[in-house]
Amino acid sequence: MPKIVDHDRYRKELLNQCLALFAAQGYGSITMRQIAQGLGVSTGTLYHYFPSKESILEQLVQDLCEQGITDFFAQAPPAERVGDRLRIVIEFFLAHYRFYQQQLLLWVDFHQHSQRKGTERQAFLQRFWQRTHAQLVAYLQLPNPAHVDFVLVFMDGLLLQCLYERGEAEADWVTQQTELLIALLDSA
Amino acid sequence: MPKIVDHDRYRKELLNQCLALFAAQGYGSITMRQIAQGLGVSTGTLYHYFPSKESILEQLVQDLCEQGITDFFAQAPPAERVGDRLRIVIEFFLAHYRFYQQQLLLWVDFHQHSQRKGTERQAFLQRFWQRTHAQLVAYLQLPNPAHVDFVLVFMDGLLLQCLYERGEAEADWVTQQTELLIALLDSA
DNA sequence: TTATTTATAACATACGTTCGTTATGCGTTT
DNA sequence: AAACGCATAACGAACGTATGTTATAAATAA
Repeated sequence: MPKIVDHDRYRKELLNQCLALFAAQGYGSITMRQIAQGLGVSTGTLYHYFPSKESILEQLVQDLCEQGITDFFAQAPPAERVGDRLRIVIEFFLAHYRFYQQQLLLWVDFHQHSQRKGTERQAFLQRFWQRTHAQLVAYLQLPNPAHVDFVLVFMDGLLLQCLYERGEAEADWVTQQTELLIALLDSA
Repeated sequence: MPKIVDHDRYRKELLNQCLALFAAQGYGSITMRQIAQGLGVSTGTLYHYFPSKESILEQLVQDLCEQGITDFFAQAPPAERVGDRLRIVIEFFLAHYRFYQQQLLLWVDFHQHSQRKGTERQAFLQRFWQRTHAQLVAYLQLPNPAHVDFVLVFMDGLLLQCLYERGEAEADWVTQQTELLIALLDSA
């Protein structure tokens, strides 16, 4: 009967590709035609898989929230010393730097979008952060759970600062700052 | 001859009001009609003061960069102890919290906008950060200048985390995190 | 065939921008 | 002083285009 296409699987593939597109242009500035072109399909195909532009954004956010940081814990080795565990987390974070930067930009878009629509609560975004926080608390085993928030704040700030185009010295600067964080938290 | 209106002065007033509008909706999502309505003028008047939508964004960014943090140093009292100076900076930052949050959102928009246009016109943004950094180094007199970057990263991360809707406990959480920062830097 | 995927063109609307017009107030002329 | 001219300020309708979306038909595989 139909073509051999796993509808749901292909939809998720397209979703993942949308992240980079949204992050590069912003939700409001990008057009459906540009999205379709970026995905290598036509607008008709795009609308075959997604009912609207708005739906792409919402599905993408939901997808990222569900995925969460499970792929980190899927391969996170345990470590005895606190500083080592902290380093493992940050190494993983740095290894997926561009991804988290894109995710940050998407959340800014989503924040503005949901604020505009008046649809107040984005329950799963809040749940996402609670879950992330709880999982990191369990893994890191820091003496003070507030330190976990501090690490998350640091990571977000790092992503943001690097948007402001630090140029060639960016990599060195990032390692310098992360070492500083580890040193500060380790001595405390 | 004309009506009694200081053209340049009025334009800057409009610019300042635009910050909140851009931050709430995003540059790509907001329309000139919405901007005009938000400013309480007609679209014709809006175009009398700004040649294009793009120009509003660019003038706004440039204006904010020029202003910089001079209004902080205009009233920043000196303090002997390092922790006190750090506290003064952060108190000022928290007092103007919403403003810096809006500025953050604007910079995200500007980043995407200039990346889209391909033109690397982020020169003054880079200069802005260098200037900010240098001024803060001079004021704070921290033993390690890298700590100043660390403070800036922390502030950006704080702004970002609070976009993700922390709800009622936000204020307490912010003070907790800032106290943590001060404690960590003071003991180092 | 038949059901599903894809592509193209068409549609209604919303967008950024322009235009013609009117209102306003100071300088000039009488 | 009064009347006029003139340049700015303000407005809102109108314009051309681009947008999100839909309709339609070809292509594909069972």
